[in-house]
Amino acid sequence: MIQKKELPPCPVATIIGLIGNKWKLFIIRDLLTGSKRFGELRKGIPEISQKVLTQNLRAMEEDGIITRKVYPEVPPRVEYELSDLGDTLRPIFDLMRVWGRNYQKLVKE
Amino acid sequence: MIQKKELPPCPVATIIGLIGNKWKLFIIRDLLTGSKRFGELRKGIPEISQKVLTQNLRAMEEDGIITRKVYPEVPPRVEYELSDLGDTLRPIFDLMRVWGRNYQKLVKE
DNA sequence: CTGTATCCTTTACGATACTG
DNA sequence: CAGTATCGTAAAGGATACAG
Repeated sequence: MIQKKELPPCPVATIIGLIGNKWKLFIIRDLLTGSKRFGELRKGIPEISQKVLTQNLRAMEEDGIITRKVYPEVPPRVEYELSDLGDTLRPIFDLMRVWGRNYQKLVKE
Repeated sequence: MIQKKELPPCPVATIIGLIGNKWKLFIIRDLLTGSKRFGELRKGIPEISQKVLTQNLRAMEEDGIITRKVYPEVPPRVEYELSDLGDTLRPIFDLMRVWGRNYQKLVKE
């Protein structure tokens, strides 16, 4: 029992455990267009608080979905970016985007 | 202002609003293999309580993702099923399943 | 069996103050 | 700027009892 985490046997449960909450989904959405600073992420997800954004970024870093790069400047700059692994989520989000557009058309009718 | 719902302009935000929580994702996962009774869904998602399962099923029915069919028998039987719209989520879950399997392989190494 | 209603607990979240 | 720490609130969720 020296595993990093208890992994559910079901692959869908696995991905839900990693990105199955709306904040992480929003964060990934925004990072798919390139690396972002902390403040940029806040702007892109206005409803999220600083604390919750930090929490989710830390968890995603821990899980290997994103990387965090600190530039030792004054004032400090921190860039968040999808890891190679995180970037493999792109096709899923492409499908979600298409689906979302379709749904929007449906309800507008 | 006679819309069914306020729709976020971003398609990804739209789909997150509809299925962006783990319970709904689990429910869809289970319904992708065919219609299920209430009790079957509970068995498939052991961590969910009756109350929360009901809440999410009602919301998903409202959003047109699933259908609910009551058979007037004794004891009563209720079948939940993906709607045509809900079934169009299938490709997304196919990708998620593949991704989850890959992640499982990664962390086992 | 498939719920609803109620109460209670736990968790998520927000607001504020403060720091390197 | 990008956090951390603390505290208070709101929302989510669980347990139980009960009904059609």
